Amino acid sequence: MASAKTDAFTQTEQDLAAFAKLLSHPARIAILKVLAKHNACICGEIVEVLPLAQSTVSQHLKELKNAGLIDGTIDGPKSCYCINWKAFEKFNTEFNSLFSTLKTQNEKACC
Amino acid sequence: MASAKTDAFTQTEQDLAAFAKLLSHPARIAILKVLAKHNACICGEIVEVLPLAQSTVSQHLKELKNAGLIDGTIDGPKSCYCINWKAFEKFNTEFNSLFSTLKTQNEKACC
DNA sequence: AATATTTATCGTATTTATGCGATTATTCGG
DNA sequence: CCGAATAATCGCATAAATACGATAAATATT
Repeated sequence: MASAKTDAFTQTEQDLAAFAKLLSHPARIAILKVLAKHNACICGEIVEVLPLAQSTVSQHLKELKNAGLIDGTIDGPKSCYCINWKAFEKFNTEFNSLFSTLKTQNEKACC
Repeated sequence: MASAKTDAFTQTEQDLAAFAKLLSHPARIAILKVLAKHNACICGEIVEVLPLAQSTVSQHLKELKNAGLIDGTIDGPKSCYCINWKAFEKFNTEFNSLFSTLKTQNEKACC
């Protein structure tokens, strides 16, 4: 029954929701911060910084990668991740757009 | 085992994640849009607009309200909801802050 | 008072998310 | 070639989210 009737909503709404879902876990926000800070690709460093098991971090990275928010390349036995700034900018813009849209009706009396 | 180790993360990270979670479902984004458009409080109108059952919509409204993103007052047999612009602005600011923070390290080479 | 309207809540079913240990796969160093 | 290191995947357990019908509660209408 919990089959998320996503089809009934706008594509933009679905995109925004998907992006928001990426940010809906502190670990993924923290991962993005680490990636942004070191900018250069990290891998096991993230595991050391975060209070999560390696497999769990890897899973979060996979989600971020599948959504296209980060890129990952293999570098020897290590894995290299970095933020996909193009995708990031796209989401950022869409978010700002949503916020702007909502705020256009601000300030009116209510209830 | 899936007990979300939120304690290990920053308060800001948790706040952002909680806000993002609110936006992580198309229905809630759609609800916010409706509230912003009509600005004045709505109630059953949302149910008519959305492809969801009344109980489901009510549940989403409850989540938004619990998080403080919307206010709700009882108006006779109806219920009045509207966006809490103060809370909204706070989250918007925090989001922009996160985006800015991440972007400060943009443009560098990677992988 | 009786009924209709509106919304919240409850109970339940199902899907998804989260987390970790164990294992596998890949690559580097010797 | 063998062991160490690194990361991905698998399997499983548990928690959270989503959805809806049914019911309850409150108020308006007649």
